[in-house]
Amino acid sequence: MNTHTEENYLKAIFNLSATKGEANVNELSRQLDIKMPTVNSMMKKLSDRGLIIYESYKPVRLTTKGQKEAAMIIRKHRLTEMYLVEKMGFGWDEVHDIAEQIEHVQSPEFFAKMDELLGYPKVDPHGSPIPDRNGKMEWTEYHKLNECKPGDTVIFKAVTHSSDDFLKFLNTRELLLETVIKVIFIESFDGTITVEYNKRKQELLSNIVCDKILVSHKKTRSV
Amino acid sequence: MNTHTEENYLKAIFNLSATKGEANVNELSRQLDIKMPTVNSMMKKLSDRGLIIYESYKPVRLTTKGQKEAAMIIRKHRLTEMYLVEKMGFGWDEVHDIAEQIEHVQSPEFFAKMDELLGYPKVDPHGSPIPDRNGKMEWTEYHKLNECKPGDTVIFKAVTHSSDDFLKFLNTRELLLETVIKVIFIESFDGTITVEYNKRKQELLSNIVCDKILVSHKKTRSV
DNA sequence: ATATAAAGTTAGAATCTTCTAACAAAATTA
DNA sequence: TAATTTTGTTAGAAGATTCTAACTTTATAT
Repeated sequence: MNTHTEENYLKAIFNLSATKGEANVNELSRQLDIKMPTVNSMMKKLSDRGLIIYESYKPVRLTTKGQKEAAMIIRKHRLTEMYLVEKMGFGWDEVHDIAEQIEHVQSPEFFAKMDELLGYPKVDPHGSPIPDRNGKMEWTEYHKLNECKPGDTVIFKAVTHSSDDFLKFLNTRELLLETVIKVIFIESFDGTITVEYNKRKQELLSNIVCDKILVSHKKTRSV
Repeated sequence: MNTHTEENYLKAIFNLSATKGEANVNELSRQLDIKMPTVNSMMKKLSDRGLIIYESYKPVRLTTKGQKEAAMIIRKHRLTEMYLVEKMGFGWDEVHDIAEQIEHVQSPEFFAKMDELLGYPKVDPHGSPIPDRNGKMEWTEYHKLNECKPGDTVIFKAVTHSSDDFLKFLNTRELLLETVIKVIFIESFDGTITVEYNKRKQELLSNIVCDKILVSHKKTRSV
């Protein structure tokens, strides 16, 4: 259906729309590491193909069709990541590049089998939701760690960026999904946050790091 | 290193060399479903890149470098097929097309992991040998079924072609790898062979089918 | 051995994806 | 608001892979 290349553009538009609210040519160019004029002409092509709405000098939006096709690629990517971690024993910081390639495999049976073997997971190893076969996905209401207040006790649920370096950083700090984190103090001038988790008291996390960490507020169990 | 496309050409040359002894432009064109002039120019490119020896009007041969790179692609293909059958529950007639796509994934770790999880297999689900990490592979001396003599008792070890249709045909006849087959009679004018296996007496197999079936002679156990 | 068929080659063009250079619009800052 | 920076666009070209049409060489058959 779509080429490898078109799929990468769709995915990038989808991800940018989800994280920044909109996708413009400049951001796409940076994310895909492709020069702006190239992105520009691809926007025209995708627009002709009915996958995006594109008017000059305006941000790009996915059509319903584009939205659905993008979601299917994301689905294949996240299912693959989950499979690599759960069934093959890779670390959460090792799977992105491999999934980036396998996501383009054309074989509904292959991904259906993964889904089945994994028991129809709802999230990938980074806590991101896996769209269902219809392209629907639910971001349970998570908050960024840098939006919490001192005294909050929260659970680490997902990351919004999954670069190798960032995930390796979290590994070294023993910050895994489901870790219970208590916010101790927030430095007002630079947003550095002091947290406590596991046996670590007084761990410092920069605002940049906390901006990429999604947490849920701990359920206060009513007795 | 090599593009997707180049890998497909290399693999086809490798396979043709193995089955027909040599690879010429016309055969490559048919196998790859790409017109002859296109194949022709790719031969020049691969020759420039030092992967094949190519002189006008002569069959193409892989250089040592080309041989090794082709073997690595075959290795990835066959490891993938084995993984799909052994670890994901696909049938041997379902895995070719998926493996054809996954074989191009660039990630030594991914295939090393498959290899490990499979226990370092020597053959794929069709009985074809899997080249090792150095590109070496051993075809244990098998014979084609249509070269056997009446009275021979042999073991079904591999197929030389693994099209969906052919494998499904074998499935319907209950012809699985390791089946013990006794050659009863060979019709001289068309080479149709009457065989006996499992509970089937008098099963007829055309010469075309028998040409694609590889067998080993049954070990006569000395008491 | 000549004629025909099969296989191989050359030339030229098309499509896809990418680029650089130059220009234009929009946003930001002074 | 005017100047500057950032963002976006147009035009033109290049590399990769593919094609068709026309021609040549090698193999096969009469």
